[in-house]
Amino acid sequence: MLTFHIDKADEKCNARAGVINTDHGSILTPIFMPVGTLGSVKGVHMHELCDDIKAQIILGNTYHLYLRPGLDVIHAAGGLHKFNGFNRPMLTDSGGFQVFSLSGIRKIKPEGVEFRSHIDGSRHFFSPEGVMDIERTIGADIMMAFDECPPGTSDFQYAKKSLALTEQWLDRCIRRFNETEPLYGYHQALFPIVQGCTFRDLRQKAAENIARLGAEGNAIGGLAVGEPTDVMYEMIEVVNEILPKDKPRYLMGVGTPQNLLEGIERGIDMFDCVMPTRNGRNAMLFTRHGTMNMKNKKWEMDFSPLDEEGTSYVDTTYSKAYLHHLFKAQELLALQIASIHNLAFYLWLVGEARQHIIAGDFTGWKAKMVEELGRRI
RNA sequence: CGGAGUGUUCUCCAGCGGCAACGAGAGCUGACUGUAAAUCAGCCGUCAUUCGACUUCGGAGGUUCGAGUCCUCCCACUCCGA
Repeated sequence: MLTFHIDKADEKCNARAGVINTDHGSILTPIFMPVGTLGSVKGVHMHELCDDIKAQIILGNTYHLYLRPGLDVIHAAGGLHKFNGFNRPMLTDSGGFQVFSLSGIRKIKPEGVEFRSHIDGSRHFFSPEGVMDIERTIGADIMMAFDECPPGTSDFQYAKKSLALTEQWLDRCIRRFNETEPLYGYHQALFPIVQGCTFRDLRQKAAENIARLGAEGNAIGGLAVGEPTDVMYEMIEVVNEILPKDKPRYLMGVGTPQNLLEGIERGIDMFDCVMPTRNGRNAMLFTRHGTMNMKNKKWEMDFSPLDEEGTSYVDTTYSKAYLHHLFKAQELLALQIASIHNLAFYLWLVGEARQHIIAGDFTGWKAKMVEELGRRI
């Protein structure tokens, strides 16, 4: 069983501090989940991920792992935990986001989605049933339903049609999920995903349908995909009004540090995003006082620590000038340092949020933080 | 001393009568939200927000409506031969 316990609910807003229990251990919420698409958080060793960054749960991706290394390898390894050596909880995305991000090389049909592999162009068909089977084989503690993630700019007509499809697929996911057993002896949960683009009534209807299912956790998808940020916040509010309060809520693919705090305030418990790792590899560092572009010339002679207040060993071991140099010289270490710093920062941020919820002063702290976080250093 | 060749905007390199001058690199800046991303985009002689104006291709002359491109001389470097 996956269980969720709320330690403390904020009195002024919908934020809550809780614990998710899985067979691979507990997760303190609110939590940020580093993305490890191919079973690896890019550029980060497991000991850094666990001991320094203190990641409590990471993601893998169904579509990518299915293409490479392939299910036979993962099955032979005994599941993804055994394969990559991460002994804590994991979550797999279903490939629903690839329906969005690979829009040029896929075709959506009622039965499922036909993908052209981005690696070799070969054809692959993803059905809700097939995705459940793949996620069973990968063996993550939390499996995501297969959905369509439409662009944030979709019109009502398309959004409605897309939602109907996602809901049909959800029924099929649940059926298959219930017909199958975990392959490796520990429990797997299935999280359904609320879609509905930027339309309140669609989101409401979707959330109501999902609330009735009594899933072990629920997700909100289809946000931060091109719609304005305030619309995203509005949709989170609409949906969280309806989703069960006693189950974890996962906002998929979001986001910036400010997004996390705004989401937490609105009752989100789980986040994932490629931003800390991808932007880190592109030389962007997140700090509690704003973002820095480490490729900028202004760091050339700045020998102060990367982040005086950072929690990672990289923050005090390396200087800004040194990281700037590593980026300019295209040293691999630059990508690693930036990824570690950013992930440690994200985990620190949600940890702080949790502490402030428990202390009862979340809203004031959050307002100050959001202002600081938006700066550019 | 004789012969052959080369000198282009930070670097390398293209250019063979219409050129502010191809391409690459470097440099500067920006973007990135369930990872087709160690990626992508813009700028990169000076001035102007735009039209555009101005100054450039080792140096000095010349031919031409027009010269980085053709001619003459000079300078520098490279290679070959004594």
